[in-house]
Amino acid sequence: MEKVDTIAALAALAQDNRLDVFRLLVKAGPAGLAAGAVAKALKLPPNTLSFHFDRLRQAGLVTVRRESRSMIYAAQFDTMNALIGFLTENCCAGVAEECGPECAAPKSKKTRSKKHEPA
Amino acid sequence: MEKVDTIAALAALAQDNRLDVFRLLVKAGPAGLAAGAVAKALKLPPNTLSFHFDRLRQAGLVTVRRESRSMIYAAQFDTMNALIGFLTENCCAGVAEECGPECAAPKSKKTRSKKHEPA
DNA sequence: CTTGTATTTCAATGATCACTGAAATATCGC
DNA sequence: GCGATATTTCAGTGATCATTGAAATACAAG
Repeated sequence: MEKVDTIAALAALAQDNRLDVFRLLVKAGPAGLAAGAVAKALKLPPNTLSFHFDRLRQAGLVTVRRESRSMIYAAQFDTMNALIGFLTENCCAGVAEECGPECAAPKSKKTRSKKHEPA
Repeated sequence: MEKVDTIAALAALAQDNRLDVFRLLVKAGPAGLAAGAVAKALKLPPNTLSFHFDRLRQAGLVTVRRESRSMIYAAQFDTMNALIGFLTENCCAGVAEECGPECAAPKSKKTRSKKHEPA
């Protein structure tokens, strides 16, 4: 994941309602949830929710598909993993010893998701 | 880590210059770097940098200490670990099977840093 | 105590943000 | 097509953001 994408994802999640939306979608799993279902669960007006969905989608954190009258939003787990991977690398890069035990010395050898940028 | 702190940390990192600053401090390790050194490395005017340091500090991502004329900023690895822990939980909570291999099935049993909120 | 260095504080500015109400679009059942 | 449901788009508003230049503060050296 490149820096610009990381910033987009961070900004998308750095907002109360959007973080709630994303957490709800994560709990819902790949099947996703209809926009209306999210609106009802979080008590958000549909236009406000639409605005936030758009931000999450632009950050690549969710996908949409139409299902008759409903728009089904689902969390994009790949992006979230890439984000966590980037942060983990930026937390420990070069100073693994000084970092917390979590990212400093993983039980297995592989640091974390290695499917992103070589840097 | 609570939701409000997570949002603060995410917002602090969701900005080009601040992400650069934090990455630089992570690379510098617990010894930290003088504000001037960061300013020179990233070519940022001192007042702008001071503004960003303040945001990072309010988010608990860095600490400051005075060393004669210089202010030494250092990354707060604990907070970063807590953030990654929160995101990991929110990525996988309840749907570990659907998530990426990284956070879905850690080699060891402990999910990640368990020093945060019980939820 | 004055000069110089390191950094912060203050005020102002343009940009982006989150939200709202109203209107538009898409789909379904009749 | 018509009415109802589900969601988005649009225009406007106050709030917050990132940046800048100028002034202030903190410390050290002579």
